[in-house]
Amino acid sequence: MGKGEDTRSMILDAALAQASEGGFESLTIGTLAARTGLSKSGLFAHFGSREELQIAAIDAAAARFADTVFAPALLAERGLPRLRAIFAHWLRWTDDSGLAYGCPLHAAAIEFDDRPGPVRDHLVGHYERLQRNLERAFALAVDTGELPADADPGQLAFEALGLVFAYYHAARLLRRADAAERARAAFDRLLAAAAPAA
Amino acid sequence: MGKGEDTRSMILDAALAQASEGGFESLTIGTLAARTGLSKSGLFAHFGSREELQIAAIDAAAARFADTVFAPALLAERGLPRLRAIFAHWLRWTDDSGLAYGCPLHAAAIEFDDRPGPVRDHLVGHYERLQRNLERAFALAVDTGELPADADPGQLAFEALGLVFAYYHAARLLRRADAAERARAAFDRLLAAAAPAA
DNA sequence: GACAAAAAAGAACGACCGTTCGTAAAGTAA
DNA sequence: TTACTTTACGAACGGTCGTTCTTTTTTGTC
Repeated sequence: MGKGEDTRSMILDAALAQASEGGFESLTIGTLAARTGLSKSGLFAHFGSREELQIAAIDAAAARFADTVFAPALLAERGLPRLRAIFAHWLRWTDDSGLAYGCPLHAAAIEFDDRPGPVRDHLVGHYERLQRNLERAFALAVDTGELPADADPGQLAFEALGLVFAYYHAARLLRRADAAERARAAFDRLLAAAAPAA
Repeated sequence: MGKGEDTRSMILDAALAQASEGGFESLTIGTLAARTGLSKSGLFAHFGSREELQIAAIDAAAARFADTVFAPALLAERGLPRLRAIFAHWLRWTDDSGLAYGCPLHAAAIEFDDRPGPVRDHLVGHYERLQRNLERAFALAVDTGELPADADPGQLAFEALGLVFAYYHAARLLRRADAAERARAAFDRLLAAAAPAA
């Protein structure tokens, strides 16, 4: 029931592609209308305001991220295998989810980090959830004994996030072919340094 | 001679403040005219196009970054002391240079990473220079023997850059008070892990 | 103080922005 | 088919965008 739902998710697909390509600021009603073939007013009616469109786009991106990065990693055994799976999926998540360019959530995070409002709130919610999930994955590696009891999951999650950002930077802005390799090496080193003194 | 030069640099000061607060996309002629008290056309005449204004703003930000982060670090002895000085200045560079919000260059890097043109070229130039300078600082620590001969300056610079990005993220978006502490701890760990096996 | 050059202002342009409203088309259920 | 709701369109709005002109004001020099 309701073909409006279908149209809405079709619009959000286009919105993520647009945000990936041109940043969140490029997510305008007119651009998106042209991209979807809808009229401006027809598209507008699905959201009621640009802000609600932005919020819906962030929620859609966050859901797709969870499905692409974290969900499949649950198939790997808890501990280091799962951590490596998360990281590996993360580096390829935009490609795997059909986004040809950068991560929409990363773009939004920089554009809205000093702009209070519901858009920023949703974004913060996503990244806090992400941080918690990542910390939990590290904590499980402590449980399995693969990481020592005094390892700090919060600190490790902080550093792992930094590696992803460094990868985005090297891959997208600098176009360096060795970006993924550098990131993987760094993640391995991070895990090795956190492991018991053998 | 020429008060145009003074006005121009006054405009660029305002441009950096604006880009820090609202991102590079918020660097419009109208906003900047209101901020400086000039008329739109009067301001416009100093640059000839918005693109040239953006380029001038990036160059100004890059120059200020070099003066704030790298220049004073040359006073520290080469090797680890200088590396620590660079990193410490880096975490506070926007505050130290009078920018109340985020790093304009970081904002521009995300907004232009998939938008070819002269603006992106200038940005890439800055970040490649930054990468080289950082690598050189690590290489000097190899020369002094504080880091082993098989340490990889390129890899270390990659990871250090990631720590700064993680700091920006935690401090600006998540508003976490321990962001700087986390970054410093990670940098210490990075240097310690790279140091000779004692 | 006169005069040329530089700097700033003012008005207008076409384009796009988000948004509103009235209307037409498409879908759904009886 | 009828009646009703959902969905989409088209036109228009006030506003801002970058940019182009012309005119006025300010600056620096003899």
